[in-house]
Amino acid sequence: MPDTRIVVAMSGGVDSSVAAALLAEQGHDVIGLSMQLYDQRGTQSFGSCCTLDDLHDARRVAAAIGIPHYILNLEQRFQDTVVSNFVREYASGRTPLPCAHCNSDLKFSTLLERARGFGADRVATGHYARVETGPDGRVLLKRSADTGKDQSYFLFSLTQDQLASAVFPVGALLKPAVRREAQRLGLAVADKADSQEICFVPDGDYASFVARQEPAVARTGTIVNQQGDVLGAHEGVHRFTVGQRKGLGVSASIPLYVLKIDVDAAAVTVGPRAALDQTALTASGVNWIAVDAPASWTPVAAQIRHRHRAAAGRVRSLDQGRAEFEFETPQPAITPGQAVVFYEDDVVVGGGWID
RNA sequence: UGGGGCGUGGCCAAGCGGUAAGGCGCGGGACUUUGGCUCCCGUAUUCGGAGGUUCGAAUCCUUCCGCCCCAA
Repeated sequence: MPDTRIVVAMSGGVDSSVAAALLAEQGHDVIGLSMQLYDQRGTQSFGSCCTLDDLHDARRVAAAIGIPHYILNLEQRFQDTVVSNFVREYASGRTPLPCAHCNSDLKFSTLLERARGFGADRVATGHYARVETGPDGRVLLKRSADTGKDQSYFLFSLTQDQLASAVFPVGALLKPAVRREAQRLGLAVADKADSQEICFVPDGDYASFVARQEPAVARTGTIVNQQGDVLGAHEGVHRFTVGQRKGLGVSASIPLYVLKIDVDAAAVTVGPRAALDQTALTASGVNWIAVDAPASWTPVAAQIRHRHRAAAGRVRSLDQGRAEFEFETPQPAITPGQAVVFYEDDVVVGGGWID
């Protein structure tokens, strides 16, 4: 794909900067695009992506490597897709995974549309993942070479069309090598800290953010044990997620974990750690990448959260884009709203949203 | 105002003459492109109050206050 026109989503961080620089160095016709995702007024830099400072960093890098750079105002789109989903999920007693929605709903859909407007049909990002064309012509999504930084989990919902246009220049590199490349290329962001936490919640107080967006969630309720005894009170189900230990506000002789969230009753059930273990799950909105939806039980490993080590089990598809999965060994805190991604070795078989 | 038991940090709770375990909660940090988990550090100069015994008391004695149980 030499001389291909490629749009690079530049966040202002090291990874996407190196991605852009490497593609430019390889002789591609590279165009840098950065997304302005939320109102910048009153927002200070907090070391996450997409702040005003990050946009400036992206612009500086683009200038340094000699590529054009444009900033797209995607505030409304971001609000309508990622943020609204984030709030809705918490209000439903589920735990959102905004990064996955951002990838499929923004970077590889909206951004791809805009890219085509620039005459480019490929979109590159700084994700740690790899794409590869399989023997049957399918585009496969694979884990990155750096297993510790792998982000394929966040990319499970990309369609074949989106994967076909995706380019992940740093996916074959280890993080230290990416930093070295940044040094070699003289990029000003070489030593910039990795981004972390939810990018649109500057102070990390996502509960307050949700409450501002959807005041109705701040409805008080009870914290109960498995027998239904009331142990305490809480100020909204959006403050909890399955598996959570800290912040329950109740004391006991043993650590207590959130087992279940009942929105209608505004009740949060807590119990001992062992009660978190579950063997089966179902998922919705399943996207099959490496195979057609398997009607019969198929052995795969499943990852149920970022940095969870995929565990062995079997999966089969159900109707209406759903699937069910059974682990060989019970796993702790299978959380509604998080993604379950199926792997066969380092190849993403498919994935969906945990019910 | 007859008998018995108990009062240790926000909560639970060890200790029973030698100078305040631990857990929960809470605070901070590490880890991490979600939340959570996990890990590390911190968190009572003081043991219901006041006296006393002792080189030395949360631990023994006296007394006061508070709570609980049994009994009428």
